[in-house]
Amino acid sequence: MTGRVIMLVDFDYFFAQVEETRNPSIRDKPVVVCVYSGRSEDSGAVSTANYIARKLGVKSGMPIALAKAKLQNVEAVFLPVDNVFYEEVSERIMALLRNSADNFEQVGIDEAYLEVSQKTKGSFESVAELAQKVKAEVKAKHNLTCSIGVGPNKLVAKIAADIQKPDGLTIIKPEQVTVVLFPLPVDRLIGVGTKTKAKMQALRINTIGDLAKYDAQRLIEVFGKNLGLYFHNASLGIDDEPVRERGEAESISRISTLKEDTRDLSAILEKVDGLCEEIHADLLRSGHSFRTVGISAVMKDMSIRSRSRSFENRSSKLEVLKEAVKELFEKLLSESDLEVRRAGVKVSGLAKDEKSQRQLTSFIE
DNA sequence: GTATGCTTTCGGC
DNA sequence: TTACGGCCGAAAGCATAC
Repeated sequence: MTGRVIMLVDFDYFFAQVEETRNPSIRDKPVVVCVYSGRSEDSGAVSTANYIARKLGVKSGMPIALAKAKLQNVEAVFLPVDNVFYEEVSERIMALLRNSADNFEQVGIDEAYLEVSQKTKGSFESVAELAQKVKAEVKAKHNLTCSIGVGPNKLVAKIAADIQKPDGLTIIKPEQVTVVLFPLPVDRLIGVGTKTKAKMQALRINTIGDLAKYDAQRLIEVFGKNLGLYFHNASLGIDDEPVRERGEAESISRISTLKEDTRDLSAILEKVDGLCEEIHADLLRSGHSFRTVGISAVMKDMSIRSRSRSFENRSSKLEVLKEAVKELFEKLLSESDLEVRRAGVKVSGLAKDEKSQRQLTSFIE
């Protein structure tokens, strides 16, 4: 029994690259793909930018006006996001990638894990060739570059893919795993966020190597059995998570920027009722009901608040959703005295409702 | 002491 | 000088159960 061979394929600066492919004449300029909020000419944020723009200081999440300031001396291209189109392109590329894998797992719109243990007969010697073939195919059929990381599991493949991009290929053989991982900062591991990083720093754990040589029993005492064990294994590049197709999303949410900052409940509801209707339409389409309703608000000072409630009995009714959303915004307003800038709605705890459950069951039978 | 489940916040893309 | 989206899952924090 040989080990697994896993690739992580990550499309480079995806939205902006798709725009370059759609209109090659912009390729040699900074390209900035933006979400315009509609509040004023340039209000909104940068979704992603090509590497020419990045080199000039443009970053994801940055205000559009700031990106324009950084590019004021060059001929740059600013485009609105076209999610429907990116979704279509993504679906076609994912279908192509699926063909090159024994097992396949899409992660978000621009990433996928390909288990290629059988295709490569478990050999890291032949995987470079296969990875090059995947890159060439994506390039030939979709005129898009991607970066690929290869390792003996998902954890290592993910870290590998980040090492060289864009248009990169990084292969970490099983015997190289610890040498490559140990010098990296601990927060490169999934599961280590700001708080955990700080907690680890207090224990003098800064790199993955520090984590690996830390006593496993002590880790369990500090972080609990589950997390402690996970951190210990992850530091050694050990990960048994299978590569498998993901189910449907666990939550559906919509958020929108208000015309102006306000604390007026009816003005907020006017906007969020529409969001509820969109979410409800999605639920009908997918045949899901929800158990939890949540709202979120970005306040005048850009701080974020959220409230949520779960129901004993699940529902897929629009009125239930709207009523809960109203109640939650009342609560949020009563607990803060800032004006609201953006307002959002989320449903989670999703499950197929009975009707489509029966249809699904009879379909399987 | 650890697991579990819920709510809220964080962070990547 | 300032400037500020939308969506998702992960992380964190807390209460309660075991």
